[in-house]
Amino acid sequence: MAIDKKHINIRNNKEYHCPVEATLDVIGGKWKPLILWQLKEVDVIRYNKLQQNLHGVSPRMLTKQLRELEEDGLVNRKMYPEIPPKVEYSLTEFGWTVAPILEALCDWGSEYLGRQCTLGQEE
Amino acid sequence: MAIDKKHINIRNNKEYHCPVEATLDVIGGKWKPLILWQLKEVDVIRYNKLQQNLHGVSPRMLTKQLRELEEDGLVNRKMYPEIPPKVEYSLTEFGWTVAPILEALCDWGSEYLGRQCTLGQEE
DNA sequence: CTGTATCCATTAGGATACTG
DNA sequence: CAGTATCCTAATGGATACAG
Repeated sequence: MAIDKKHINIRNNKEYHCPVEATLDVIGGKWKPLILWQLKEVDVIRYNKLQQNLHGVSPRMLTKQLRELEEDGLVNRKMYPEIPPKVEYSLTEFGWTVAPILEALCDWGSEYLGRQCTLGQEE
Repeated sequence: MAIDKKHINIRNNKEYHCPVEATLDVIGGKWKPLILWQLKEVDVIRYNKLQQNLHGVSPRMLTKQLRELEEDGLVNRKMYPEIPPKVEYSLTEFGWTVAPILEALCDWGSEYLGRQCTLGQEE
C-alpha cells in the first residue's frame, strides 16, 4: 500500500517512491551539499567568497544551484542595493534542518577518508 | 595549514579539499544512495530485484554504479556459477559504515517531505 | 538471469567573456 | 561584485537487442 503514496516536490513536481530519493532531489547535485556545508559553517557568506571556497565551481553552476536551493526554501538571499553590489547567502530556518545530514557526510568523510572537518575554519 | 592536506580517492585519484566532498565522490551519484539504502534494508538482493526496486534504472546505469561501489569497497558481489546465473549484492563491512548517512537522508526526507521509510518493506 | 553493446536524446557541467 | 550569455564537452538516461 505504502508504495502507492507519492510525494510531490515543490520545485519540479516530481514523484518520489522513497524518502531518500526525495532528499536527494533537494540537496543532491554536485555542489549543493558543499554549498550548504559552507553556509552552515560560516552562517553568512557573500557570493564571491562562496565561489572561492568551492574552489572551481563556475559562476553559472553556483548561481543555478543557489537559485534552486532558494526555491526549495533552504537558502536565503539578501541583496544590498549598493554599487558595487553585495549579496549575502545564509541558511533559512528550514535550511538548518539539513544540518544532521551534512554532519553525517562530514563525519564519514573525515573518519573513513582520512581528513578533518576544517572547511570554513582555515586560517 | 589544514587546507593543504589532501586526500586521494582509491578509485579516481581525485583530490579533496573537504571531507564532505570526499564523501560525495564515493556515495554521490544519482543512484548510489538509493542502491545503498536498498542493500541496507534487505541485506542481500539480486540484480533483478534491485533493478525493479529502483523503479526505472536502466541496466547500464545500475551496473555502472554497482561496479563503482564495488571498487570503493562498499558493496560485495557474490556470483553463483549456475545456469541461469545468480548474483547477490550486499553491503561490505565498510559499506555498513555509511548507514548513518543513509538514515539521515531518510529521516529528513520522511520528516520534511512527508513520506515514511517503506522502501524494501512493501508487501 | 545478469548483464553488455549500441544508438540516440537530454541534461549536467566547465570555460570564458562580458554586463549593470 | 554578482552575476549572465554563450558555447562546448561529458555525463546521464531510455530503448532496445543480444550474449553467456
